[in-house]
Amino acid sequence: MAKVTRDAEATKAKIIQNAMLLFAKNGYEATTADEIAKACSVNKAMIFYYYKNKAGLYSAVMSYALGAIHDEIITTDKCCISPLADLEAFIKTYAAYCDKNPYLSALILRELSDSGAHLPEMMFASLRKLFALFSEILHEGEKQGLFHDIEPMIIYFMIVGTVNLLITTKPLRENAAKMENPLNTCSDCDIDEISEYIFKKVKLMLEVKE
Amino acid sequence: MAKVTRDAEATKAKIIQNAMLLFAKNGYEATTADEIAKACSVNKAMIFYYYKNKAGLYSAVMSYALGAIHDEIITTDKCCISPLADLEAFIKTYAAYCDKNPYLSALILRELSDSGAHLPEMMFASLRKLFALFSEILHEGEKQGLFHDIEPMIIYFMIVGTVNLLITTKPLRENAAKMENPLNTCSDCDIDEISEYIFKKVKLMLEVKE
Amino acid sequence: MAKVTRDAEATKAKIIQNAMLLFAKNGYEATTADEIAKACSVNKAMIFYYYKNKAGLYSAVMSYALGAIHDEIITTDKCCISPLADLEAFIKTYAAYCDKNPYLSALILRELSDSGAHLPEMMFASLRKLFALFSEILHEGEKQGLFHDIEPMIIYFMIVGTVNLLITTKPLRENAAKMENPLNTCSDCDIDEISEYIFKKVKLMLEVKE
Amino acid sequence: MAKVTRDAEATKAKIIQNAMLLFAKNGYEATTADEIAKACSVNKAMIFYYYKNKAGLYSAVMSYALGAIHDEIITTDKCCISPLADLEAFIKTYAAYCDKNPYLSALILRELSDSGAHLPEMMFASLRKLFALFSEILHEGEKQGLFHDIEPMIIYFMIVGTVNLLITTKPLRENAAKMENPLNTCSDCDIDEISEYIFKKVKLMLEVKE
DNA sequence: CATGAATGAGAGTTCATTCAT
DNA sequence: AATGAATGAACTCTCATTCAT
Repeated sequence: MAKVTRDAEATKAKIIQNAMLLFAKNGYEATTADEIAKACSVNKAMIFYYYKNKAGLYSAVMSYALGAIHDEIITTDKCCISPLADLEAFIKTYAAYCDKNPYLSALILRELSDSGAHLPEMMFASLRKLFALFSEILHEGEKQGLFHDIEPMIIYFMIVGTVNLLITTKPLRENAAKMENPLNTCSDCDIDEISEYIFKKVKLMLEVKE
Repeated sequence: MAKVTRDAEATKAKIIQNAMLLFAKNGYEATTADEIAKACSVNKAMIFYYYKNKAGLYSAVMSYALGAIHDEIITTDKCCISPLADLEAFIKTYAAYCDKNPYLSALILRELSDSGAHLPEMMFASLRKLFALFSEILHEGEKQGLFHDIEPMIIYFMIVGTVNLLITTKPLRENAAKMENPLNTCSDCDIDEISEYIFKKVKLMLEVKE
Repeated sequence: MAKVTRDAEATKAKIIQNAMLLFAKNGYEATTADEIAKACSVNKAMIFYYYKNKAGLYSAVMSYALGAIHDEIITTDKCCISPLADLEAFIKTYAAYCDKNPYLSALILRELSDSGAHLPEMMFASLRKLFALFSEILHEGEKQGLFHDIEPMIIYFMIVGTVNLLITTKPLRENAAKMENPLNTCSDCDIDEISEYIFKKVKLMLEVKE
Repeated sequence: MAKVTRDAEATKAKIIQNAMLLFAKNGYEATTADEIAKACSVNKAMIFYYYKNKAGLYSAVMSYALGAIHDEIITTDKCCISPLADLEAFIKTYAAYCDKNPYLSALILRELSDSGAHLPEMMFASLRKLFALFSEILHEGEKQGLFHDIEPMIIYFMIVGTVNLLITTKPLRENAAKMENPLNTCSDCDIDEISEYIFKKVKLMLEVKE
């Protein structure tokens, strides 16, 4: 069984990583195979060798990225302590993860504003599982009489949409802060403040007041 | 074939309209000049005749679209009745306008997830003016002791981000509803329900409870 | 007969002048109708109205330019005084004229290096008449026993080719003079020195030494 | 169709050769990438693959062509025998080389009538080296008291300009010979006669008569 | 006579993808 | 597994030319 050459795996991983970065930065169409190949010092043909075509690579990138976030949330969530604690964990884990992987937010937003033109089943399923998890938390809260008047899809977007937008617009907001007559664009809010703030507000929205 | 109009304004308008639609549907890079030209039965060269290049056209489209929404909100807002009424008007006008012009949400989201890579001062200024208006409403409410703990940028995204996402993901959510084990994706919520719901929730987030 | 509007003539003349300049500077292909129109503040369609097409304009430009030089030489030449005086007059008039109309040299050289791809009969005839005149001078000198061993075509190019090249390369030679280790490129020779020098040398080439 | 070679050097060479020919025949602007590609049975994209863009190809063509002539003259010149012999060698080698490579004269003339608008240091340097060589011969002749009243730039153009013009106008002169009332345009002078004649005349121009 | 709108045919360039080695 | 050469189908943009007014 001798020396296993894991070059193949290494190459595939390099491609995924660099492609993810570039897709996030420039979008699907504006990212070229040449560019990706150069970024990872890999021959362009390898991209097609491993991922068949550009769409295949994109799909691999997305399912990698989304798979990761789903796992992170599942494992981090101290599931089932209480709906409120679960909610808090969801928000904070999601925010922290996106903040650490800043390409992710751009990828997700872009995909959603495309109505998933590029995205294949698998990735759609990932997005769906995440929402299912969230939905479950809200329904459990409602069942326990803690939350009321929930509309999971809307609440979900109020959370993840906002987090994603705050992350992708960070440079934009920082520039805006440097202009004259600056508005307060929360340009130096850090991610913990943001997720804390969002959690607090969502709690107000949902909790039954006695 | 393709009757010749020889009316500059009409031609320019046709180009803008069709380009807007296509840019919204497919994004900047994936939209081709040929496609736009065919969509408006105009010679491709006219695009360059009037807008110099693709970026120029995009820029014209964006400033048209954003200019329109800003005007709509300014004129519709029954400004200054009360912060709460203003807030309600803002949310509902914004949502209704985006719903009637469905390309708009996609354009805005895409631009935001790009950090405005594609474009220019004018359009940035438009986005900014809209936020400034919103920000002013919240501050006024705070001054009057009605609202508390406001972070305008975050609240703003919770509203417009959510509206935009719900609009762009409508087809996606409808498809999801047809699957087995469907989740409730609010797939047949209409825009008035949505904006009413958002308003109600935002009110809960902001209002000082006595 | 009232006020005669000579606008037509004025417009045509403006077009010729500006076209000549641009053709000389950039060559036939690299000069566009738009450019010419803008340069003379005339509507682009007028170019085609008056000259039918680009080739027609070029042809008009060339026959204007070459017609002028031919006339200039004919009328200036104190014809038939003596072959040597005629030769001197030819060289100096040609050089002075090209120097005053700097576009001309470029036009001629370009046309010659194209083997007259663009040039129509008329202009070919003009070039030919000029050469015929020159040829006649040499033959007359030979008949009178003043010149020997003449090969008119070669001598002709030694004169007009050299003058034209010195004129068109002036900027090039001036730049070369500013480099380190400059060569003497005759970069500040004026046209009178040049034509005097050429005449002197041609005389040495042709005159029968007693 | 068009057998695939997959030999980079061969492909690059084919492109250069055919491009040289076409640039010489039609000029820079009038030569299209399609035309070049077809001429060498190579995919059009290869031009850009190897030479980045049209200007890059042109530049490569010129430096190839000029490099070659310079080398030819350097190696052929039985340098330093005597200024007169060197001069003769220069003229004859130059003429013979241009005659064998007929595209070269057109390229050079065109470039000179453009004042080198199209191109770059490297090629400019090549032209310059050739002139430097020539200049050196004349100065050496002057130092040895053999030549007098030299103006190298002018003499240089009298030689190379004339040779180039005679070569490029060959078809033109042949046509002229077929007309009625033909002039003697040296239309069947061969290159050896021409260079011999030029050498003889230049000698008369330069030599100190005892 | 003059204008600006409109057109169609390309030109240069890019890019995903495949092939031969 | 990996490379660099090769391809073909676009794509953006330009330009001579014509048409309607």
